[in-house]
Amino acid sequence: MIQIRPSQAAGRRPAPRRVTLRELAAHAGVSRSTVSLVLRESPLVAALTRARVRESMAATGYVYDRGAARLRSGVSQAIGLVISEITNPFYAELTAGIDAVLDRAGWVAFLANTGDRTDRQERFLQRMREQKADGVLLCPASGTEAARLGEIAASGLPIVQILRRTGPMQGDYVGPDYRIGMALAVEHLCVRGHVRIGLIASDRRNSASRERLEGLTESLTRHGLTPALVAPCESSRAKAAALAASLMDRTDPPTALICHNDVIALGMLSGLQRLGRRPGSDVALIGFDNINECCTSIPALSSIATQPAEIGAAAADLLLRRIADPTGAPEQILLPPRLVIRET
Amino acid sequence: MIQIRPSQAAGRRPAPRRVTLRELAAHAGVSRSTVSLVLRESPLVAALTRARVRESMAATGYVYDRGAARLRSGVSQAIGLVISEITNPFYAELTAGIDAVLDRAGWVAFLANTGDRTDRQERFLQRMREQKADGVLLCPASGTEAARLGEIAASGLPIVQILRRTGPMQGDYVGPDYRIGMALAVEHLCVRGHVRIGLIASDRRNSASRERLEGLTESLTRHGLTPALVAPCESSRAKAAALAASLMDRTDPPTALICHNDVIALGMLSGLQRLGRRPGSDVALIGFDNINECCTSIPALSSIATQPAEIGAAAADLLLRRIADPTGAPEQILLPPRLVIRET
DNA sequence: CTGAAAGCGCTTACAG
DNA sequence: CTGAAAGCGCTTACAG
Repeated sequence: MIQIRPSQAAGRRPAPRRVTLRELAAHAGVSRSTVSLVLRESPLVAALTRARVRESMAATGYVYDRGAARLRSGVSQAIGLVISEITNPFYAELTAGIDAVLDRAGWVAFLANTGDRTDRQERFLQRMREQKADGVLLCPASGTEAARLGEIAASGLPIVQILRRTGPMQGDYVGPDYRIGMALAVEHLCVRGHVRIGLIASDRRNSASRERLEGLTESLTRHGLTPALVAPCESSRAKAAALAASLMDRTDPPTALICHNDVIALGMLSGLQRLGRRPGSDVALIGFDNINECCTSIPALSSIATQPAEIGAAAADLLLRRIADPTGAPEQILLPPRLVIRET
Repeated sequence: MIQIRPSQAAGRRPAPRRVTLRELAAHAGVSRSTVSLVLRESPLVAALTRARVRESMAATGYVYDRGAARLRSGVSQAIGLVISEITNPFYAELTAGIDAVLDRAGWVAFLANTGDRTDRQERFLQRMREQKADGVLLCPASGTEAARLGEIAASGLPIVQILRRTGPMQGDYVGPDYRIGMALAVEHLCVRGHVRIGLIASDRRNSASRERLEGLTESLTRHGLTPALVAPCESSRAKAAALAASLMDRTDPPTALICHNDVIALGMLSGLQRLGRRPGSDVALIGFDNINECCTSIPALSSIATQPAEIGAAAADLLLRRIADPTGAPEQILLPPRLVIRET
């Protein structure tokens, strides 16, 4: 008796019944085990047999069911990717870098855009466990508890943190070396004689914000300076532009501004110009990330390049290695940024 | 005898053995069927029984295996999302809109960034069939053959096309009404007396490019005009900026430019300024998409707003409806753009 | 190299 | 409402 599936019962043009491994084996005149070995590219199968099976696959239009395979073998060939704000071009570049590596390796990623909210992150991680992802690339939302990530990892879902890291920082992690980035910017500004250097910081509490501030402070200390100001700002062009006035109205305004990221820096660039200030001559301005737009803004924005695509690629590589060898020693990979001086 | 799984054999800290539905049933003192009904929120189960099962779920740390459920029920609660270029802020906004709807509905999406290449698209679609996604949101790469998409849909993978559509255009589709967008821009320019109106077009052949050009031509025709020029350009700020010179060097340069998208328009804005032209007074400039950056560029870029987040949300809604009812009549949803006049 | 059997963790009829 | 049995499409030992 033929099972009537829901899609067949309901469909106007019923989807053709799927060819299974059993039917494929019958078509090729071999056993299911043999077909399974061919599918997994085992060298145990005779070349002639392999060829015959491959012909049958093409002839019957067979499609491998990776979910069924996962149920038995435990490997889904899928991972989760959790990022905080995909509309920031930096994250988009990062995602493209990850996607390229996974595509080459034959893997596939579930995407979650958390908007930096822990509740969405938690829901998504739960779904990754239900879908049996083999691992997760996670940019932890601000406020994520290290203990919670520990629980999840202990339950058998490997996590590689990207860009941000929570807790004692001994797990797998890939990100830019924010401290070096800040040191490069401070060095550049100090050489040019700036002593009143301010930071337009993030308004979120996470390691990426913290490490930037610490890096800035340490570098300034080496030059006998302290930050002229630290102003938190939402990561939005409009908010940053609006912030410009209040900064420049001070009695003793900074002569140089380093911004948490380029989105903020570009907003600030625009805001300063609307006030009649010329970034690059009246006030030095340095962004963070070096997104594409830095090249074409007017004036062109100087920025600390963090190479998001490379970070994404390195993180994806690390996660695949970790899945293959869960016992390997955790790695913290910090990619060195470089300073790209343009007109500001 | 206890099965040793690979991860246990290999792991230093072995992942705790997963609680299965059978064990959960034993813990709660009911049958597996009953637990299954509770998991699927069936009303058939007595409230008291349901409560007991839920307590056991919490107590044992049970995690539902959606893949195993899919094998029997056919529903994976996962879809594929194929876009051409995630680093374009427009696609990022679109993705955020899709993600929000899926999150609310309890679904999850596999992401593919094709870079507008059909080979990557094909590989990804094949993986979606292997992973048994319930459907796909697809922005077809330039050059995608309608027949191929037809085959895939016929094999039982519902496809909702977004932003672009191939072939006879009778399948499910959600996108902006490019023609209306162009009409709004042309109307605006003609009222202001422009007669030499040019298009900086995409360099890719797809319906989104074609519909823009057709819309422009039709609108100009209604005003007794023809396009002053149609210049193809790669979707990159730098390429667009570089193109500016050759356009303005003409003997009879256009007085107004409409650009395929904002990335190109912003590059053009920059390129024109570097040449000493003032966008907005020397030459009118209108972008397409209305990405965030339009508000903060100097001068602020006028643009045709296509509301990517809303398109994404509508497309995700449509796909979920199509999965629930594969026999429903196909829908083509065109969202009306509006023109946002700023300084250019 | 190949084949028969068991099992991965669920859902689905079906009988009670 | 509940329980026993079969089955979704694979992989895994194991015997040959």
